[in-house]
Amino acid sequence: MGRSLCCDKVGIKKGPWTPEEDIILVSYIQKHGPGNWRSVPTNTGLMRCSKSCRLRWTNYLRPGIKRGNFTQQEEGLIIHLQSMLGNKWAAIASYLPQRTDNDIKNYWNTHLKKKIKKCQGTMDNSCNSLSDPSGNVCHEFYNTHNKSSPLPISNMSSSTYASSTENISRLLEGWTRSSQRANPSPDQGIKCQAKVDEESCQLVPNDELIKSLIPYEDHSSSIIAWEEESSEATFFGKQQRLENNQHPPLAMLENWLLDEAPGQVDLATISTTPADHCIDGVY
DNA sequence: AAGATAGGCAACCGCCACCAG
DNA sequence: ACTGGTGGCGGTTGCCTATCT
Repeated sequence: MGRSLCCDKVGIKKGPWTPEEDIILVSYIQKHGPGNWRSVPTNTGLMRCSKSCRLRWTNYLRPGIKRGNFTQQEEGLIIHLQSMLGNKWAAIASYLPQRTDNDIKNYWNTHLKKKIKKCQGTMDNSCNSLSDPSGNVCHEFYNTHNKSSPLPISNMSSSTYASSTENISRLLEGWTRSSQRANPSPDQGIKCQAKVDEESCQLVPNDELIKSLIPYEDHSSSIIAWEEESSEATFFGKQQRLENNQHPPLAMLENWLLDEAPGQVDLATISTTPADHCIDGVY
């Protein structure tokens, strides 16, 4: 079977995106909503393949993306989720809606991996194996860093190009504000709702994991309520809600995970056996 | 000041799963 | 049941910037 070599076509541009290209892409998505990526290069005249357009949107241009330093909480969450899920960056990213899988993956590879390696040397006595055979981090490491020692977070300087995309972000902010006010035409609204939720934002966490993670008895009702609400939510309504941290499952998870409220189960007590976190056959 | 090196990150590649015909 | 198209995901690459010598 032939591979998808869309990016090898003659005339397809590669390399960094220019602000002009970003604006073209944003303008197009503003009009038509994300999705149907194949038609994007054709309709916009962008000399980029559909995959490249989709990646640019999901990893960089889509509203609500937080860039720059990862907080200690985010770091702890990533470490813990990685220990349970492995390198399932998309799954991990679903718990950090403001971060992209690419961002998390990069952060893991460039920062966290090193920290773990470093700590592995110093913690050998207390924690013989920081990583399991697949490279996942042991829970002792997570607990140590999440509870006590603040991991030094390096100052991640924004690149020059990032600064140019801040302009795009401002452009997008204006767009989202106006879009929230605007009453979209029926067909456009439906298209946007259906596409963005699944194809662009990756905002819906894996419920199975939430269920496995959250020891609340009533988590299912919360999730169901959230889903019911979500089914009616338009993209921008949902986006705004996310910007306001109104993401029930995530908020529940964060509250549980990061606040050490009495009566809540410590992460370390959650089973560390891979099978307990197996989701659809993957860990 | 200039070259060498290391680190960070955006973007690409290739594989896989899903779906419509 | 099979096939081709499409999108999603994880791994990797290569460019750019910062730091070092």
